[in-house]
Amino acid sequence: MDLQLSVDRASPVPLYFQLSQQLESAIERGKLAPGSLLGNEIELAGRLGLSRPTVRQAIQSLVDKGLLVRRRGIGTQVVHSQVKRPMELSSLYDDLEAAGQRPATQVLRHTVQEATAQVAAALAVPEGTEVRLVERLRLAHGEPMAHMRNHLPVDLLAPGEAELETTGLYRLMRGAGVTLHSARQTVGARVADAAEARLLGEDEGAPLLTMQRTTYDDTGRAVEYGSHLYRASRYSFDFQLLVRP
Amino acid sequence: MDLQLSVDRASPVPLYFQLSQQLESAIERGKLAPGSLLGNEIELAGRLGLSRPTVRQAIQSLVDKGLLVRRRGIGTQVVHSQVKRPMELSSLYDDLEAAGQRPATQVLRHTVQEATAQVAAALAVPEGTEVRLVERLRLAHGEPMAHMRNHLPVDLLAPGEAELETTGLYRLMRGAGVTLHSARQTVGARVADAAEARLLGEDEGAPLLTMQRTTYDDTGRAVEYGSHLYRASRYSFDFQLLVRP
DNA sequence: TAGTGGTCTAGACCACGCG
DNA sequence: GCGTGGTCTAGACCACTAA
Repeated sequence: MDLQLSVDRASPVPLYFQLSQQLESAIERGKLAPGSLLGNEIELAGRLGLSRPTVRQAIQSLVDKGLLVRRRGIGTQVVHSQVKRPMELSSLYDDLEAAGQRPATQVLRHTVQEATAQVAAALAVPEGTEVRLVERLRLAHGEPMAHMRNHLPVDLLAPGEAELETTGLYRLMRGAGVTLHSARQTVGARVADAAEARLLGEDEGAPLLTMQRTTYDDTGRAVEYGSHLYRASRYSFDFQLLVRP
Repeated sequence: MDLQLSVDRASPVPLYFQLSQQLESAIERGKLAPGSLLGNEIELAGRLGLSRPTVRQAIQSLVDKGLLVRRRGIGTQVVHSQVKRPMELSSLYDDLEAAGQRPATQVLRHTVQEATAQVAAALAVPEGTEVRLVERLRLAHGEPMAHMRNHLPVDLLAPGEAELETTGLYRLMRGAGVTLHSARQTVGARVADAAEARLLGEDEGAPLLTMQRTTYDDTGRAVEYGSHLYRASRYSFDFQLLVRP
């Protein structure tokens, strides 16, 4: 286990973070084989000139990510299974882009209107409050993938159509200084009616995945309510879960 | 903020855990209002006779759960939005039971057979290896909810039919000393064929939610591959996400 | 018994947000 | 400037596991 670990005390990057990044990259590159022991914390601390709590903090962050497992009396091991990524709060646009699908977006509607009861409840605003409505069609390789209807508070964001066609909604929010914190989602299924089928290029009766999602910022304010339809023939939700210890 | 916090040093429960539990229950009961500040860590430590790192550990665990937010220069606040629970690796049986649905299970098949290519790949065993197959129908209020097909290594578990009808698979695994660690899931949708419709009490062409899941223990071994069908008219996946900071 | 991680202490200095 | 959380140290004792 001759890993070349080192920390730079002149760097503004926290020491524990430098160490966890080096360990993570070593695991990803296979320098640290699955199942291999990491060596005990005290020795590691001494070798790097760090205190044990700092080393523990680095290791703990990787345990939280699911890359390492600690066992009392045994040691710290690299997990065997390939942990990919937990389900992220990413936009479909970013997902598709990351998958090299060259996404495109058509803005079908972009208006301000009064919140219906359902939308008002989801955003926790009074019924009738003005909310922004963005309705988009997401395409990949020129084929429709999803129909997305998003409601958001009017004062949060005022995106131009051009931005909406080239950037995911979450990225726009982050750019506007919104710190996303959590989201509540419901995933279900139903069959397409005639209008939905026409819009998505499916036949009537084709299976669709439905998702409703309310997203909150770190103050607990609801910043977005989305109600989306995905073509089940073209899309599925794929994600990793970590068991809470 | 006159919270009655106290720790018992004679208890075997770790001090940070005692504190985090008390804070969590105070938040749940509304004793700590959303948005309220928690008071600074040093003062809190002094009041409880704990060191600051111990108090930080307690607070950090609640930040990780999404119940608190820390801001430098501001303080630690209770999050406004109601964080329920992140998606857990729970069995449908436990989910239904928790929801007071009085679930029941019919074991349709319980055999050992040679792994097909798909199952072998999911469990990371050679094709043709013997694996246990459990096929069950899950009911709630006497109505079919889901059809579940699970494959697991033969040496992992040898459940009796009675156990399978009264206990979720994950609970059986935990009882057998298996430490679940992570799972990889795919959720999609399709329409029911004639046989599926008959089994689930739906019409042909009814929408179904599909889920494939591979579960790993903490050594990285695949301990279960499941391929499940849910009636979309009766079931949807409902869960909470936390944004990774 | 020896070695590991789990917990805990009593300090220290720094970076950031606000008035 | 002041108070907050963010990071870090150099120890200590305990609980669990394996040989």
